[in-house]
Amino acid sequence: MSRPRVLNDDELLDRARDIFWRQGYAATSLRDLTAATGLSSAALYNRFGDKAGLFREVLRRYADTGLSAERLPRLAALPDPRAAITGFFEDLLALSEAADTPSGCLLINTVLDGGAEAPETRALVRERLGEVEVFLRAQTERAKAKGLLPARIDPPVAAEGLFGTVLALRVMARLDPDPVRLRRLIAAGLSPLGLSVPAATSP
Amino acid sequence: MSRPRVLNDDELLDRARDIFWRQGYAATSLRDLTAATGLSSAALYNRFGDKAGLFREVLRRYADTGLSAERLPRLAALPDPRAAITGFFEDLLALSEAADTPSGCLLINTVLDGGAEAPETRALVRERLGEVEVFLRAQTERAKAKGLLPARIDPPVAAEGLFGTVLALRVMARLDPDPVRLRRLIAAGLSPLGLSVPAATSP
DNA sequence: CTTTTAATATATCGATCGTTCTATTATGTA
DNA sequence: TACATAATAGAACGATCGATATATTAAAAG
Repeated sequence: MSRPRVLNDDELLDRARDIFWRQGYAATSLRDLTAATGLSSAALYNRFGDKAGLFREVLRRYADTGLSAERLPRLAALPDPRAAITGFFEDLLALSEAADTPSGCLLINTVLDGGAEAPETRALVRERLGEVEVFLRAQTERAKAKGLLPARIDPPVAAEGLFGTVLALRVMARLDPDPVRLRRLIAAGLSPLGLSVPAATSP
Repeated sequence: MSRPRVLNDDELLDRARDIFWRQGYAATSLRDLTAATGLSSAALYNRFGDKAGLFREVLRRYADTGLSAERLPRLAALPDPRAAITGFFEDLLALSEAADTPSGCLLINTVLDGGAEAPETRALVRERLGEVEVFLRAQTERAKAKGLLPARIDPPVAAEGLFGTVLALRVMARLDPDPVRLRRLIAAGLSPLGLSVPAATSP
């Protein structure tokens, strides 16, 4: 019916995502985005309204593909809640060590990014990080109910600690992305629950 | 000898600090800074060279007054290393609940701020956060050597966990600065070491 | 073909960016 | 009282910002 798009939304958003991820919202200019996507600013505005709208779609797709949409339900369906928790942190570790993507987490960067304070943006970030919290809380309570955790463990506190470990990991991935430190952070977060993540498979 | 300054460096940097802290480096304009300080941009440039130079001085003073310069040596001098650790987190909690200052931590915001990636800036942030790491590591090892920690505790992992708790606290202070959650985060971070922070004193 | 439709590029908008030029001001000193 | 010094303000710089008006392009539908 009409002229075809030279770049589909998914690929476009992935390219824009890397720029926002590396530079932050305010430091990313429309020219950076046109250079990364190969599209003109007019084309971007026609499809996403404005810079904030493009960023919102980037965040939405980032959250969908990065964690929540597929990974969390799959892990939550595991019969052993301990495996759900350790599997989540294994996945996070793999993400942190992936070389084809900027370090850290776009959602958490955005929490601390005073340049991206549009209410819709903030709400979206909180909602998506909230899904992670709910997951960790549910698995912790499930494990406790099954008697799979040490008696001294209080699920609300333990779940908060696990979520805190997620936050710490994502900051550390930018501060000092040494795999040894990231694994040590996970060890510190999981060992109070009697859990651990397998050692690195290969150098 | 010459015309006196209408605003000393400390007061000037404190005012600029609040703007950078709230908005991030890239989203803060020179006009924001002239409005906050009451000085002209020419005066700011005469004193700090450029925007990055001003930001560097803001960070330096933030680190000096916020944590390292006075607090860490004082805590490290306590006879009981457990008191040094719990005292540090009590101070952090008080900072997080202070109403006269933006939420979160300017240093950690800057770690994740792609708009403030000047090498000097990054080096300064890492150095100052490194001082916190060194403090936590030293107190953990001192406590372990004195037999004040549970036998299962491995100091390098435990110290990494404590530093991770600091990172998590500072993110949470922006994500959801509920005192209950901040205290729960501290409880999760300290309880594996058999430590805790006193309950809230007054509503 | 022609028409319709939407995605695109070109060119440019006024606003704002960080920065600097020039001149003025207020002090201590001679 | 004049001089030297440095901090300041006012005005403006070119560059870049996010955003847009206009025109062109490529396909499907008739």
